[in-house]
Amino acid sequence: MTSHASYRPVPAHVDLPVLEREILDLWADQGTFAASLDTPQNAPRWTFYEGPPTANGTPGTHHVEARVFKDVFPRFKTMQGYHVDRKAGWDCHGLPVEIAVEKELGFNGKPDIEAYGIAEFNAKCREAVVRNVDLFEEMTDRMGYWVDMAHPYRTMEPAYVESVWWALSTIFKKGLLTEDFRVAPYCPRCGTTLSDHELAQGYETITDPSVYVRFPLTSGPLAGRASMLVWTTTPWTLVSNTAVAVNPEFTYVLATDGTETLLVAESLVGKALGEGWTLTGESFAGTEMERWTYDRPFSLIEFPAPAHFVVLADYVTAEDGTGLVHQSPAFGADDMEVCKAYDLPVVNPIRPDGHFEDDVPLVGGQFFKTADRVLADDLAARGLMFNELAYEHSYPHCWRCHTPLMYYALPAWYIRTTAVKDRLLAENEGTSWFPETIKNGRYGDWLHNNIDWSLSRSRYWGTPLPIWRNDVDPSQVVCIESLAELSSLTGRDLSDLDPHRPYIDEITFEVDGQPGTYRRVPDVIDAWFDSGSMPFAQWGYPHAPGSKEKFEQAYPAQYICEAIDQTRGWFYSLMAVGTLVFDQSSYENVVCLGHILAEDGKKMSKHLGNILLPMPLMDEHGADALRWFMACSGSPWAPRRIGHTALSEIVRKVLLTYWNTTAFHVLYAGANEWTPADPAPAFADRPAMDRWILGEAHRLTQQVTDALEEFDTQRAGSLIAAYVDLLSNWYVRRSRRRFWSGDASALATLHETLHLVTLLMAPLTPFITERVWQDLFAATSDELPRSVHLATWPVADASLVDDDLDRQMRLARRVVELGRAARAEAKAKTRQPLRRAVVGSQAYALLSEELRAEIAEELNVRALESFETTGDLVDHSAKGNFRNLGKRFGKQTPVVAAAIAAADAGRLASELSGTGTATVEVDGETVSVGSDDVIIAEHPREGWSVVNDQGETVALDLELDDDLRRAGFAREAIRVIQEARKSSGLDVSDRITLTWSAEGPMAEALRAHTELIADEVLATTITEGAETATFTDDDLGLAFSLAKA
RNA sequence: GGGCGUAUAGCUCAGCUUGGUUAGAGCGCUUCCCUGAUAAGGAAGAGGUCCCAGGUUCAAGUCCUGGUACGCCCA
Repeated sequence: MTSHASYRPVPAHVDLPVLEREILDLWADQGTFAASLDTPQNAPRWTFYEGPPTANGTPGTHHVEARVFKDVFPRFKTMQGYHVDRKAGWDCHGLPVEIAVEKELGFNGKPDIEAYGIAEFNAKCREAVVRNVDLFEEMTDRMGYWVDMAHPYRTMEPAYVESVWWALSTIFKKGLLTEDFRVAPYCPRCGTTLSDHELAQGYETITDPSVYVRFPLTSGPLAGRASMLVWTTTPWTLVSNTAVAVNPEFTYVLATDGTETLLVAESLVGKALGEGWTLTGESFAGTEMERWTYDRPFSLIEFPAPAHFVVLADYVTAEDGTGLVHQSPAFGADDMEVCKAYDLPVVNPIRPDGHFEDDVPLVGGQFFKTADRVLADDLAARGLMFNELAYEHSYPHCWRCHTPLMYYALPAWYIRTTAVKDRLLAENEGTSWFPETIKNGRYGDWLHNNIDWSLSRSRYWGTPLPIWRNDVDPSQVVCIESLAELSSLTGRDLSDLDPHRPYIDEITFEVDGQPGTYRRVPDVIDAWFDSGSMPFAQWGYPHAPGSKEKFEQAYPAQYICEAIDQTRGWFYSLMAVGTLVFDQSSYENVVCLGHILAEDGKKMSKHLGNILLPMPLMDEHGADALRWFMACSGSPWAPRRIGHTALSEIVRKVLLTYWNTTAFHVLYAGANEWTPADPAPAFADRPAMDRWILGEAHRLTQQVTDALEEFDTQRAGSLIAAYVDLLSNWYVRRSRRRFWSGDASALATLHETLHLVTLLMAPLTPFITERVWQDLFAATSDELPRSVHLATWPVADASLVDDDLDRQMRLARRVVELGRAARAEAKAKTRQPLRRAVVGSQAYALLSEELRAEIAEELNVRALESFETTGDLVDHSAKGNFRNLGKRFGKQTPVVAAAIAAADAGRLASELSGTGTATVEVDGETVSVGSDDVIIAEHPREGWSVVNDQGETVALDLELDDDLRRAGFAREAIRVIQEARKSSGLDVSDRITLTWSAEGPMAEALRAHTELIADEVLATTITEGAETATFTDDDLGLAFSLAKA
């Protein structure tokens, strides 16, 4: 049953933030979000994965960006009838959390943590995570991001951890989880290695001492009479110098300054030595130098085996330095490889905390970076320093604590992602990236350069590596996949064990028939593996009851979205884990956003004081405005600046224009007691204006749908904004009189139009559209859903889209634009009616009678005519249409165009309008041209106000007679009376009585047009001769008073 | 050092895929107009070496090559 209820009142003025709070309450009361998930059993699924924010620190405006996109498309797809699960998630583990807690407790490194107690420390980490989640939830709710925060996945939950274990054990069984001793970037403060993608985030430009050091040769042909010149930017590694590498392909030469002789690579002589050096003429191939011995620069530590000779290595380059490269295998991946090949010892005088062992002379106990200075000074004092320069370069730092990293040899667990590199590339090939360039650019490059995933972390707050090792036979290793498996191995029920350190560390077991006890490898894993596991771990797959079904119907995801910094973060870990475990990437479409910058174009930072926090922004401008900005202002793929100006413009231009159109509609529907249930004329029977605006609404529906299917919110937004502008400032403006009179066609048309627009805007601006839905649609129909977000996405009716009518309407608007310009040019006020406006004959012919009337009324002229009927008033001009001519004439184009311009335009015009073709002379030849090749403009000759532009011309007849003048006065009078009505606080439908007094032409005008005026100002009586005028207009010589009738 | 992106009005940005006549919008500024919904709307004006240099083409903001600046990423 359809009710005949009328609209709820819609105030013209609205406080959007207040409106939004009310809508939030409405959604909470009605359980709207839950209802949107209550789809039919057979509803197709559209899967979205929430990339978990690190629940560390407070949410910033940049968090709103991705969360807008994570909301818009699920809402859109839900309206299209899909079931879209949206499970919130929180990334709980990892170094960021540990660092924050350390800071809070005033700690400075791992010893402090161990003294405090791992159990207590991890409890603090858990607390910190829970605390920060609250702030994110508040922001998420306020911005209208519908995601299930009541049942989030949290990477620290036991079920989640067990899922991650299962994935790791799957990878282990494939032989892809292995331990290796490798040189890896290592943070001495945090006491852990960093993965490649963490490393990527911490490069900083710093200045290091760059030293050129003499290494005196002690064997070979140059023994005792020359030194090798060796360059390094890490003097601290010279303490453990083990060898010097030369490139076997290079030639090395001797150079002298008269006092000493140095050996360097031929191509680097000038760069390394500078002025004043001459070659002795002796040279050596790199291969000849193998195993020459030398005096090492420092004799501070013992070497357990012979060392300190020249080795050969292909990786030595001639770009920097001297072509002779110092080797210290504990501190360089290349060094390690080369030295291993020569069976050289790996000597490491530095403790895991980054300090030299206490018993090392000179630098004992010093931090490795600090030691640079002492060591350089010592080299200089002993005459070994050839040159020292400040060297500015980009050096990796810990991305959290900014400590310079060491490359450090440590045992570590790796996932051999290089073994599945081809699969990753193939999966990426099948993935749609938005923008497309990321796929084979930034991300594709990254995959091509894939290296093994350094997984283990010597830390505390993370998913424990589920590997137990036999303490008697370390080659015996077990990787468990669940607490259940651990229970069966230990023979104890461990199902309630907190699978975190230190509790898990205490679990040991023995295996029958094997000596020794299995103890857990103490590492935790990279938190990126946690987040990359969310497609299955969010359901506790495969252990939790029901998780298999949930997982299988939601893998892979159709859609994920994060900012561009996640290319090497979550986008990678998600694809890598999916491919490693299931041999299939976990997402099909990925939207990759640019970063949000402050209004000054810089990153927001406390330091610069340019931070805009999301909650205050939404309290001031509203969440809809912020959402619109994120989705529709500028390109989401590019970095964008956000500021108050941009947001208030969105409010004024888009949101309030839409709002006011609905308020207008409700006002006159109410005034005329119209309801949507009233019978509406058939579409074909409606005026052109109505058929046009409704047809364009259907065109908009198609275009917005297409744009959103391509994840192009910017295009959707600009289409909607343009339509809303046309609706308000052309359709409603031109149709006002019909609304005043309660015209059923106009009211039905605007109702239907607003219905479409409201649906189309709903995913982008869910609050204001919900308010409108409640007041205009839910209130008037029992058949419609109780929320716009439960409504069905509209399907465009192509049969209502009329291209020809749209072309006419564009032309009409164009003519009006030129007509207004002509009025301004002539200083002829719009209120003064004119006899006629004249347009080009072509334009006139294209316009229907209805549209000519619209134009005449809008321009306040009595008639619209064509130059054809104004006879010899008109001159013509002609010019070539290059776009067409170019296709036909190629190189001859400019000549033909010149010939057209030079021809008699009047003749061309008549030939073209007669036969459709005309001829011009080009280089003595006659060339035939058609209407499309020539642009003809018409110009009136005298006494007219004329504007012509781009081939269109509008002229106004400025001659006035008494009748026109009186009509002008009458309209002036109407205008001031309307203003008086408004300032008296009258309602638009209130009737009035009017008394007036005036003299001369104004009095004549009022007498002549009494009926018109009464009609316009809703006067029941008009009396001449006001004794006590409440309103006077001296310019018009008019005094009047009015009273509510 | 390498990769990617960006560069158009005082500001924020479209346009570049598919070359075409006088390069657009909004904000801001000046003047005027319109208003029976509007916090709105309209017209005109001022404001542009479309980053630079070559090239292709009848024709380049648009395509190609090289460079500069800035940003992000990598080493």
